[in-house]
Amino acid sequence: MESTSSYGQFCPVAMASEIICKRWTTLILREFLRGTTRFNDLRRGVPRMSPSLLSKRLKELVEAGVIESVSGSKGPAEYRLTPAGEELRGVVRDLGGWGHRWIESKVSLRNLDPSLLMWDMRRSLRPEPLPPRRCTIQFQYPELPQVQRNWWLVIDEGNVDLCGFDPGFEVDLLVRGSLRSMTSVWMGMSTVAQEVAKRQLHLDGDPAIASAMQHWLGLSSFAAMPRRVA
Amino acid sequence: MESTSSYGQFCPVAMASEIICKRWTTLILREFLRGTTRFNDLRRGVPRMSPSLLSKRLKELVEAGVIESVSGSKGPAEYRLTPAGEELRGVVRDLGGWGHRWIESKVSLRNLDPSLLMWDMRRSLRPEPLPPRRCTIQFQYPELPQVQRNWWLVIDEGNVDLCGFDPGFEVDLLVRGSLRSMTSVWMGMSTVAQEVAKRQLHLDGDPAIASAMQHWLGLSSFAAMPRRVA
DNA sequence: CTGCATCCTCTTCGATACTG
DNA sequence: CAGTATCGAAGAGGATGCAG
Repeated sequence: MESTSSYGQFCPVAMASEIICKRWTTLILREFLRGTTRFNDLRRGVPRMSPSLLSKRLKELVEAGVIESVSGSKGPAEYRLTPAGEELRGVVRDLGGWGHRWIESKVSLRNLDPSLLMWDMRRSLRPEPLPPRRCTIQFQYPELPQVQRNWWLVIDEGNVDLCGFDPGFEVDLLVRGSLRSMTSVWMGMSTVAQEVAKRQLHLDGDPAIASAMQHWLGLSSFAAMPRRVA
Repeated sequence: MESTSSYGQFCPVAMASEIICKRWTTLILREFLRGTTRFNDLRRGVPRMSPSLLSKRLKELVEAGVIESVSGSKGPAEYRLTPAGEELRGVVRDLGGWGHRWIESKVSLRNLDPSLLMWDMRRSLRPEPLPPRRCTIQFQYPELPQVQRNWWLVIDEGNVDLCGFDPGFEVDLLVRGSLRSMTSVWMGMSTVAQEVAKRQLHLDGDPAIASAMQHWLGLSSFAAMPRRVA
């Protein structure tokens, strides 16, 4: 029977929760709502989730009609939100909005992750405030182990690339500081100017690019929302 | 480390999901949003949840700042939503709204439960369309075992009481039919008139009360929302 | 009765490794 | 690239106990 996994209630909140409110599922939905469609791209968004569990969750979401697997010419290679899944956008957005408003920064900032941050920054970076040429911006987190310490964003013709190794281009701006400071700026809990003033963030390089950083650095989509806690 | 229970992501969706998207938690929140404050009243709303797990979840929600326990100096402890918890109303409502729109009725109606249904009906019944005297309405589900078969709603001076035993008053209206039919009416998937016409529901007694049933029977708060699936 | 705590069993999850 | 397989650990459910 379905008795174990089911709440045994006809209430729509209970029925929806059986589908949505399982471990990892909201994060998978967040990735879909960002436009991710493929298994290993989803994995990049939920790196601590085991692939077997991701596979299982995808099957559950297909079964529930939230996503569908679009069989490429050879095998099921892509997943997409169904109209039902697309209608979860508001729920996931509001859930995140609540978290942004009410979860203390000291709690959120326990979960720092440079690759998630840099990947988010890559996706939301706005090239327009930058000079109309190729720009290379290096981010350095001195406190991190070697392999996570240096990152490069290369903006060229409106495209943004993220590298975890030196791409070899001349660096136009070096942003150096703690991952915590950089994350709090990206989350809208601080600003570039504040962190620079507190000497938590150091900008070296092209002054025009440095002074425009708050503008080309796309922030978290929740950053503009007023927070209610420290 | 907190690695086990945490997603390890600073994203607000992840942070909020750590608190909200655990088994049973959305249903507990639903009960709070309905105004329930005490342990055993919460239990009535989540009868299949073990009391020890409910106790654990309540502690987690207090810790997260979603509820607070108001220890009366003498009386039993009460729990109340904090302002943060109150701001989850939209999330829980929209989650239920999504479930109502997109989960097939054949799935929802697998989870019939007469005590949850009758308790919901008791809470949302509208006394105004009824005669201004004491009214007793009996609901009978012939297919259920004896102990769940008969229920009485007694409306008197604007108060509604639910009994699982015969209160002894003369019955003004007997509503007889399957729990499935009655539930689908309450969920807004059908109407009293439709079920009566299909002979799934039988009304015996005061014709005025019978013909007004669709009006005094408060429906699920989701019933008015258009559904997208069968 | 209310409001849990304990004990035990069973399911789910996470980490790692491996395959077509 | 897109998943399976395996196995120990953590979490959930059920029964029972117990203090106020």
